[in-house]
Amino acid sequence: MNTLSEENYLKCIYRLWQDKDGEKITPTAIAEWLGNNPASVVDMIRKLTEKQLINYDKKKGVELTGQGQKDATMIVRRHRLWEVFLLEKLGYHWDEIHDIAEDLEHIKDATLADRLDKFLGFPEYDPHGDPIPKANGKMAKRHSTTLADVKPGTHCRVAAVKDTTSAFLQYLQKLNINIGTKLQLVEKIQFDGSLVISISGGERTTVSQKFGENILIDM
Amino acid sequence: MNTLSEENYLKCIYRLWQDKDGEKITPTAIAEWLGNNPASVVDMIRKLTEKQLINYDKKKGVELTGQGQKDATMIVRRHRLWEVFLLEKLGYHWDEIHDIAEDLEHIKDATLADRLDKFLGFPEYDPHGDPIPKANGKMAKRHSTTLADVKPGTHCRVAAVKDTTSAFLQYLQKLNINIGTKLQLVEKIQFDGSLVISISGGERTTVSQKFGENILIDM
DNA sequence: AAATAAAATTAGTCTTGCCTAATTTTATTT
DNA sequence: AAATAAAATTAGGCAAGACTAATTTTATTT
Repeated sequence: MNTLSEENYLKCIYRLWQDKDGEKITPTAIAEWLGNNPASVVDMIRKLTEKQLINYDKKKGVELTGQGQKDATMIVRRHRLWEVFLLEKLGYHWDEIHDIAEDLEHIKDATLADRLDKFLGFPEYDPHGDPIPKANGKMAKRHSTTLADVKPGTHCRVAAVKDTTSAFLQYLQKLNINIGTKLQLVEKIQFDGSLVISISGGERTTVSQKFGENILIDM
Repeated sequence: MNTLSEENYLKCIYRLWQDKDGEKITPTAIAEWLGNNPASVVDMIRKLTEKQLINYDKKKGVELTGQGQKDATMIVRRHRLWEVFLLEKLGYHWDEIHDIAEDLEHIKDATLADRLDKFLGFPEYDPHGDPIPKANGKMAKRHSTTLADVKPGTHCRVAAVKDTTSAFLQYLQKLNINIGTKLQLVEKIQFDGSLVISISGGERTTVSQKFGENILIDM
């Protein structure tokens, strides 16, 4: 069984692995993501390597082993299931659930996740549009195209959000954007990558490139 | 905000305070309840005293301050609400919920307990028959008469259980005893305090004194 | 290739919360 | 009251997981 801290590292590595496909995962990247000191990360890399949950090679960076992947996937499963619970059953808003799920995900019990899954009706996606791993570890594919990737003129649908901080989610709320909202990318501003978009076929708004990179879309 | 460990001590002190009314709460008693070393308890007593959550006096033993009581009550509230959730919503059995709630109770969020309370329909009692503190800290009175306290011949109803270990709860299950089950105390054996009881008006069974002391009853 | 910058690592420290062993204080017997 | 037992406390340590500061390794410039 893994400690709280170990679980957080595993989840972080899993996250970085999914996000930056191809790029190697360095101690510094982990340190930045977790807000820890690189020296601490090196300690934990040693520990997780001893536990055979990761492999570390200077050339390849950090990689999850089979077991590490399994463990990380189950943490993500728990996190996303709890998010659904908090939103659908307890009436929390979009932007409030992440931090609470961050705590709930660490509660380990042989059948808890599966019972919760059943109770919630086996949801496929969490409230941020991320796929929920099944009990066997399988999950629907993540959306990978961002609003910033498409050509001007493209019509699309918000499938998920990358960033789940409340700052971002509250901003989306203000713009009336949710999972499923229809968007059109009207124009890309050369100068700084800003995007002019039309929300639900209506009003035009300009958003930053960073904004666009955090909206995952279906076409 | 209190740490996990601090919360466990507070809950323990609260528990001992409710249980052994009158008797003072000693470091040794706390150590035994938590399975810790008395030396560790002394450390924590110092810490909680500094945080003004308890007072400690050799004569009076350990006592919760006003704030300490509030904090402890809220931990108990969360624990008992989660127990209801686990049993009613996730379909766990009586004897499986305590340990999981032990983890869930430490999750802190300004509105989580209140939302859960509402979601569950504001239950008055948890699955072990213990009253659930309300948001304002008030709660129904605990049952205090045990099966071992009454005179032979008495008819009563199981109102709650004191011991919540699965060993005890599984034993009750085997005897077909639940909250609400009608019992009659038929006879007390002088020799060792054993109790002859009739369960639901039916079969006679002999149980130990310790058993009787852990069954709280209504008459 | 040498110089510089960045990243990784080592060494040593700190806090929390636990421990054991030794000692002191308090209670209980005789 | 003295002897003994039990409880409380102090002192010193340990592991986890973080930190800072110093050093070494690797990458990037010039």
